[in-house]
Amino acid sequence: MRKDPKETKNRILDTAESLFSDHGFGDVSLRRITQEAGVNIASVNYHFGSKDALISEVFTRVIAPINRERLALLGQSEANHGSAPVPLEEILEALHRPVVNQLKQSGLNESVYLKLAGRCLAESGTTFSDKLAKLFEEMLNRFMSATCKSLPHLDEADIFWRMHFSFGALVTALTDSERVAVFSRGRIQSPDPEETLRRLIDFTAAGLRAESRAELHQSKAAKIGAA
Amino acid sequence: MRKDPKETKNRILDTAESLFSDHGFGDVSLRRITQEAGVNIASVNYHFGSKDALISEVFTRVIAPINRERLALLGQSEANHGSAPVPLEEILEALHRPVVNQLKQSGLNESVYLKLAGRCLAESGTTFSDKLAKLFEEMLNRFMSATCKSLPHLDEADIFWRMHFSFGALVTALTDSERVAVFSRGRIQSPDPEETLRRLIDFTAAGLRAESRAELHQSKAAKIGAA
DNA sequence: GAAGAATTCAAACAAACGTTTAAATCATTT
DNA sequence: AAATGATTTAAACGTTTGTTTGAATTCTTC
Repeated sequence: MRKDPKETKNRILDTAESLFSDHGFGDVSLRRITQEAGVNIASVNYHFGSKDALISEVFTRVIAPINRERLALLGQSEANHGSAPVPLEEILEALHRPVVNQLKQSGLNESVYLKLAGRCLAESGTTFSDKLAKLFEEMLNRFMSATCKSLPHLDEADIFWRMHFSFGALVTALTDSERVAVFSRGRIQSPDPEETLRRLIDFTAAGLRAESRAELHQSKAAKIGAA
Repeated sequence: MRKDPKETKNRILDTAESLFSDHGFGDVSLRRITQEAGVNIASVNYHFGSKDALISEVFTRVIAPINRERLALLGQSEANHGSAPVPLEEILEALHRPVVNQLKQSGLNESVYLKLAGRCLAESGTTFSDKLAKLFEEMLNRFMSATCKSLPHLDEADIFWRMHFSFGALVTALTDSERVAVFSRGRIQSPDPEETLRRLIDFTAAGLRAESRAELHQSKAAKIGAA
């Protein structure tokens, strides 16, 4: 019944991506994937070797292009600005936009891709696979340096934390897109990725730019007392 | 071998909480829980009825007190300010601090509790159990209204989105506390919950207060100064 | 201390899991 | 058309899963 070479392999990948997107990596069985894809269960181990290898392949196919484009965009921005710091919004654009761009390139359903990417990014800390870990490490180092240069009045610790929160906001925006409907009591249904991106950049830029706690002495933040 | 009544039930709960905290709800088997707790496997179904009921109980015991205290703190702040809007930082304190407060009350290991709470909050959208859904709905409505009142120059859509991002930053700060170590290349190891809370409030407050995109067109570099 | 309820226990249950096997089928090359 | 290698297939593998059973044990009450 085979028509196209690699047809089976791609059907497995597509179905797996769709199911992983909705239920996570651990809670989807090979039997469900293969049944939904209309292929024999043994073909997973034939084409991928194991379930873990399939997950790893899905994971890599999603993450690698995102992180590659992140580095490319940041490098481009840095080149454009010579030795001057890259404006913060441009750094965040380089950090967040690749998710939307790779969505378009993936050909996948919008909600499927975004939730899948969110899950992958969320578990990127725990499930790094050699080269992916390298990609993440290089990406984080580069973005951290660029941000430090762009916000020289903040100490490194401030920036570490705020990039952490920014990353979290991105992941949540991707994985829990339904929650914005809950928050808005149904007034916002299926958000446009471009709007999400714009709002995310605005939010994280403001958060990163916040005055450090030392400068803030307007209200009763007098927890220090010594200085 | 029974000493104290409810001893077995509590040991199951404690061990389950600890394991769920590290591996999520789906990836921990009853056999592992009962073995680690030193009790017979049948006691789970005897005391709780099923694995799902056990998960539900853990879930409720973590979330319910947090949301209850959130509502209490916000109500207290609203009472203190009469008909005037509650300052944003106070709203965010009411939203975020209960996690830290309930950590202290839980008696659990710090990292265990925070990661567990993060997992529960993250899955709160999907796994709501009747009364928990009510608690969430009331909580979200109240915080949304208070924030709208406190930031009257923003439209509701802005606030929906920014509260969404703030919630995501909280969840990530709880679940991926190791990532801040990655971000900082090991310079920050095990963050103090109070420091995390303070930084989270500062970050989300700035993000919520950000100028709306319409205003950003005119004033772009007018953010410095502060002396 | 005996009676009765509550709890623990070892053992087994059916179902689902990832994986493997060997024969059958397909596509391609000779 | 025969042969070869690649792929698909049905069936079974051994584990592990959540759950149930009925007898043994412990605790409470009289």
